[in-house]
Amino acid sequence: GSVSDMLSRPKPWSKLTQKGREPFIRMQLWLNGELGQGVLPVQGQQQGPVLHSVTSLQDPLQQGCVSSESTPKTSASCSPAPESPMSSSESVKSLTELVQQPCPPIEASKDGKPPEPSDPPASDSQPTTPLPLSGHSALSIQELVAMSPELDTYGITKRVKEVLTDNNLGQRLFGETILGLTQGSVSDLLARPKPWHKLSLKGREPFVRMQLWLNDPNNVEKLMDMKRMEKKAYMKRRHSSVSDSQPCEPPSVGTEYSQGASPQPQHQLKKPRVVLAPEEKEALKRAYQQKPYPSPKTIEDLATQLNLKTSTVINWFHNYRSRIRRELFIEEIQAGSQGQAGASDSPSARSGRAAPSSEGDSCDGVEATEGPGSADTEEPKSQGEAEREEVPRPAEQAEPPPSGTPGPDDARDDDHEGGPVEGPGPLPSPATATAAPAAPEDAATSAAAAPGEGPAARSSAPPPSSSSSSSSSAPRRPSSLQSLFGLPEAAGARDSRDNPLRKKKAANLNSIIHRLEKAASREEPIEWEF
DNA sequence: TTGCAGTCAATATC
DNA sequence: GATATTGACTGCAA
Repeated sequence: GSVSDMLSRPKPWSKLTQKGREPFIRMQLWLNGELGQGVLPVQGQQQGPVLHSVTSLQDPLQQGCVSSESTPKTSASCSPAPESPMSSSESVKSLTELVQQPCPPIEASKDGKPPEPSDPPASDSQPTTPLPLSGHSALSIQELVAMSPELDTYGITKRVKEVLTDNNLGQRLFGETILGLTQGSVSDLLARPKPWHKLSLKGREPFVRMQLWLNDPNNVEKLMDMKRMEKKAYMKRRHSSVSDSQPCEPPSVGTEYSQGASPQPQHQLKKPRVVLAPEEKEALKRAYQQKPYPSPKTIEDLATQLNLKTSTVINWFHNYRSRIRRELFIEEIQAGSQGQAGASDSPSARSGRAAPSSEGDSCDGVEATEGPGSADTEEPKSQGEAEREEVPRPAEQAEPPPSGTPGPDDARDDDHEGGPVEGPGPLPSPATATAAPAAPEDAATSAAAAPGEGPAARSSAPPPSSSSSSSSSAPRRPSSLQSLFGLPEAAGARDSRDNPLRKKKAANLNSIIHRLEKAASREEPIEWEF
């Protein structure tokens, strides 16, 4: 049905979301590959926004060795990775060829005069244009991601941040150009990278891109060029718009699109962003502390009490849980290796999951709710942590396939008597459980391993994804890939799990797990003390 | 249905 | 102006 719809009523490129473009890119690839028609017909593939991401890919891709994509072609120069899987190589090849074109003028699009929507027919497009790079890369990148050995997400982001700041390059530019993500996402990603093993394939993509970019010797220059070009385009636009007397409208997008639906009215359709008041957040946090997984009824109650939409409350809980979880990851990383960046990700690293602290706040911020925090924080930031620690994180336990309906449910609010909000006033922080381990296994592992620390201990943990203890047993010819990704660092620095703090946290974690388990079996008042 | 991962994009903050 | 935060959305899996 989708296909039919797509074939009969294709939307113009510019109207498609990244995801929506994928099918077209695939079709194009299919056409190119199988039929050998290299027409780029996909409706104006180079529409405005896209370009960004598009280009982005290009860069890295074009690099000879940097990306696997190039591998097939440039094998000579780079590490043609013996691995280059044939399969992909083919498509990749065509992709690269397409991509290879001289850097497409992103600016063009940016200039505001985006190539017309669906049009620039193939002819011209052929070579000149930026193909669905985004898609392209997306495809090949996916292959890369799939084959990629474990990467040190923390280390990568750290380096990226360094490079960006050192060269005065912005997140927006980097994100749009290299990662195909928006500024906010980039910021989030750089600030709170999740460990590799916790990422889905999709989630790993940005890290692979970053790694490729880091490996690209010309990465900075390219970005700088982009920056310059953007500036130029901006100035141009500015001038023209000024002269046109056109009150500047959102530059590119939308304009020529009138064809489709309503061009402007959209603004009005936008619904205002909901901004929760501090008190509301507090109330929600309190409710969360009591029941991280509130029942629908509780949610309703909360919504009415706070005068919010239930969907808002639901979203808040989702976001909060997920953000807290993420906080945990970084905490773990940082705590575990204060300087030894990188340690984190490796599966082994996760053992570190010991840091039950965290959270809380990142999510909503720093506002420290009271928070007698936990005692275990010895770190300076403890203050913040303290607060975080109070956040119960049953979620974690449930995290992975919470076997059954695990964790959450236990914590779940079945009965939720006494509305959430009214809960224990400013919840003196039940000191609740802090962040529990992300995954049972993790927990277990970490619990077990962390204390022990030694590699041995780590190995014992049969982490799901641990598949590759990075270096050594990377499943798929890591060797070449390693060179491809510059793996050294990737796997690099980890170690030091013998950090006293870590131990402490690990112990703490054990205790938490134990209590949670207990609580799960029998209704136990939520009164934690860690 | 529910929870989550990954993102976007509007705001806030720096 | 750049970066950080965060409510909402999409897609997927169980």
